[in-house]
Formats: sequence, structure tokens, C-alpha cells
Amino acid sequence: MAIHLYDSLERKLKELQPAQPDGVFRFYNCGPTVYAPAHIGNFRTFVINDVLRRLLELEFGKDKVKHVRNLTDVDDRTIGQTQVEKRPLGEITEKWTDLFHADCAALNCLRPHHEPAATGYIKEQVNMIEVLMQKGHAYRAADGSVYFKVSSFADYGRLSRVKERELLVTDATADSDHKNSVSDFALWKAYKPEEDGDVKWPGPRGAAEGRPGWHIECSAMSKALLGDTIDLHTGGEDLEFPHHENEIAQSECCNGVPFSRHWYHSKHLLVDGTTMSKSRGNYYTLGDLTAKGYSAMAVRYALLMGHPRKQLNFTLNSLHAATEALEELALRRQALIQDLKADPSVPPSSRFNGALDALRNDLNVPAALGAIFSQFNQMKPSLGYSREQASADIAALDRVLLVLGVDLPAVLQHLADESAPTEAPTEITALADKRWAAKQAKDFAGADALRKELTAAGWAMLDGKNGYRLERLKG
RNA sequence: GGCGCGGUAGCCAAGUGGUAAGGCCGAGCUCUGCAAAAGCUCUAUUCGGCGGUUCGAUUCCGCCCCGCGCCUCCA
Repeated sequence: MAIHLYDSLERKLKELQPAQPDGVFRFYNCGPTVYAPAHIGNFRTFVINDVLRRLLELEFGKDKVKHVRNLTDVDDRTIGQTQVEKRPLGEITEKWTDLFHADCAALNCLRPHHEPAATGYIKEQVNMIEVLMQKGHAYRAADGSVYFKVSSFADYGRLSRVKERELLVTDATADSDHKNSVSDFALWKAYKPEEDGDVKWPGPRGAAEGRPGWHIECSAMSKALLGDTIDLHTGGEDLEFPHHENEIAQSECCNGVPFSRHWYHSKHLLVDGTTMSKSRGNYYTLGDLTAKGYSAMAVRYALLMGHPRKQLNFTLNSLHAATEALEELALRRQALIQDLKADPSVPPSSRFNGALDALRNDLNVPAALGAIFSQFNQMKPSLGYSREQASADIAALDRVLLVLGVDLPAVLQHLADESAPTEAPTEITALADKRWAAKQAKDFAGADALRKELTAAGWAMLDGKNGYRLERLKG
């Protein structure tokens, strides 16, 4: 079964295949703007793209996928942050890039093969703008900025059906600076000393010094790293318009060939049934969640619980469900291996092919998870489940979990860290010792009374054969 | 106003023209003095409402109600 993915441009499921004769699948995923910590909504998109990349690698081979994801390190927001923090742009973007990478690693996202930063490709962007100006698709405005002339590209609006829209004229659009038309968008922004600090580069021929507009970076970096026509371009639903619409216009007018053969947009994450916002108090970063004791792997799993093309409602409740589901999987896989002496390094069975096919079918992750559990629930060391079967089945499980990027050892590690004996205060250990003694003396009434005291004090006493463990009660 | 999406058990969430995956929560049982752990089992006659098409619709069509997202620099 081949991989089929919904194409936002043609609005139908299409098979994914590399176009180039080298058989390498080229895909570009719009990355973060590094001016603040990324939130879990951002990560839903990146995790989905990570699963897609892993699936492509399974399908075409590990060395047959080229994944590029950019870092937007110069734009209104990053520059705005230099004013807030009173630090140079580079320091700020480096700081947030580092955190982004740490979060990605914790979420078990593979590093893209290339992660170009916009400031590293100024020359390529300037070149592209110059070509667009030469071809009459762009013009210099009075202040030295350069704008793309939307009316020069007949196909404009095909992706987002923008022509069918009534553009809402906001202050931002009405304040068209020096644009000839509200639809035109900036390719190059002339330097404004009062806003831009020392952020500026020499501009395209005939333009003022300044900085690139947002959209051009993806066009230029995609061209530089993947070529004029790529196999797939992805991003969050919000990027469909104007960002991707503008990218198509720039790239196709510059290169004269189709920009991307396939477009894919994942839907946004909702939190508590509505869009995330700081004022609503439903805005989470990965750090916010891990600080509450949840594992990053559980967050990844929770972000994968819904279909990528449907808004997913994330709640602390669903994160708890994710945590429990993952632990169940990890613990039972481990128990199977131990009980049956299974060896997962054998060739995989076909047991989880249904889950894999669900992924190949438009990245239906929730269906895949359902298939995983219903199959996994049948892997019981009861009647006739042999070591050989278990080995091959677990190998198959591991393969599909690898595609999902679900790292079970990390789950077990988190579990171990969590239940590591926490230092109990001496009065608690004294109570526990007393209870243990009472129990040994078969004074069960006394033991129960002491357990109650411990519970009231917030501690659970877990009896073993030869001793006990104390665990802090949650909540 | 425009574009688009969705309403499936307490929560999250797949799905199909032929009669509802899965996870969480909850319940019962077994097993251990108790507790925990583990094991077993159960948990939507029903898919927002009303019509229509059909032998048959949650799945197709129409209308209505409700919710959500996006609409020039937010993944």
C-alpha cells in the first residue's frame, strides 16, 4: 500500500512519490519563528510532520528522504523582541532556537536534514527578488521596499481560494504603506532606524537596504536546498493563506515551474475546546507540561490522538489518558519480553500492518493507535502464544511505534524517575516503620490505623514481601 | 460578511450504505490480612434535531440548531 496524503491544493488524496530520478523525496516544512518558546500547538504540527517523515523513510528508505524545515530568525516579531529584551537579534534567536531544539529532542522529533535560518540565506532571497523585479512581478516602492505585484500572477489564490473570499480590510491591510494594491505583499522591507535597530542588509538592486519579507525566505531556501520543484510542502493550516499562497506566487514567477507537487496542512490544536491564548489561561509550552510532571513522550502521544486534518482538542485530561495508555503499552511490552523471553530483533510479523496502513492512508494516526491497541490486547502469554510469535509481533510493534516516534524506553525511564524513592520526612518513615512492625506482629487493626495516618499525611505505603516503599500521593 | 471544519458513550477519539475501533475514567470479580500491583470481565440498541433517498443510513441529500478555526506576516 502506497502512502496517500490529502493535497490542500487539489483537495483530494494523492499518492506521495518522489519526482526526481534519484528517487529522493523532497519535502519542506515551514518551521517556527524563534522569538519565544514554541507552544504545544506549534508542536502538534512539527510532531505530525515528524511522523510523516518517518513514514516516508520507512516507505522509500532512510536515505531517500530529504526533509527541510526553516527557522524564521528575522521578521517583525523577532525584531520586536530585540526592543523588549534590548539585546541583539542573534542572541535572542539563538536562545529560542536552542530551546526549540531541546523541546524537539524531548518530543523525539528527528532533526530535519537541513534547518536553514532566514538570515543565512539573505543573498538567495535578494537574488530571487531581483529576478522578480526584472520579470515585472515586483516593484520598488517609494521608501525603497519591494512588493510583489499580485495582479501579475494569474494563478494567485488557487491554494486558498482567496479570489472567492472577501478580503477583510483591517488596519494592517489598509495601512498599505507604499503598496500599489492591498493584496500586494512585501518581498523586501526598507530599513526603519527607529524600529529595526541594527538589523539590515544591502537590498536588491534598486532597492533600499533593509531586510527580507517573511514569505520570500521559504521560497529561496526551498529552491536552494531542494530545487525549483519539490515533492511536498507542509505547514499549519494558518499558513495556507497568505504565506503559502505568496510562496507559490514568488517561486513560480521566479522559476517558471510549479513550486510544489503536493501541499499539506495540518489543523490547529485547540485547548479546552478553544484556541490557545495566554489571556484564557490555556496556553501551554512543553515546559509548562513537564513541570506538572507529565512526560514529553506523553505530550507527543496526546498531540497524536486526533486526526491531523481535524482540529484536536487537547486537555489535561487527554494528556492523562495519553500517559496511562503509554505506560500500559510500555509495561506490557516489557512484561511480554520477560515472561516469554521474546527477542524483538527478529523480522517483524504482519500483526501491525493494519496500523501502518492507517498511517499510509492520509496519516490516520488515531486509527493506527486503535489498531495498535486492539492487536496488542491479543498478545497475551496465555494459550499458545509462543516465544517466536511474541518476538515477531513485538518487532512489528516496535516498527510501527518507531514510525510514530513513540519511544517506550523513555516512557519506562520517566516512570522509574517518577517512582524513585522520594525522601520521606523522618516522622513519616517513623510511622511507616511502626506500621510495618504492627503488620509483622499481625496487629492488623493497628496497621490499618497507621496506614490511615500516612494517607492523611499524603503518603502511600506500598507493601512488598520483605519491606515497603513510600510514595507521595498525587494531587 | 467570506472561506472551511466539526457535532459519535462521563472525557478524548476512529469509522462504515448492512447495523458502532481504540484510549482514559468508572464498575464488578479474582488474587494477595488491608492498600498497591497484577489478571479477568463489563461499560453507546446508538452516532445534534427533523425530513428525504434506500430493502437498509450514524454513514448519501435537504433544512434547522449548536460549536470551532481561518480571513496579510499565528503551526
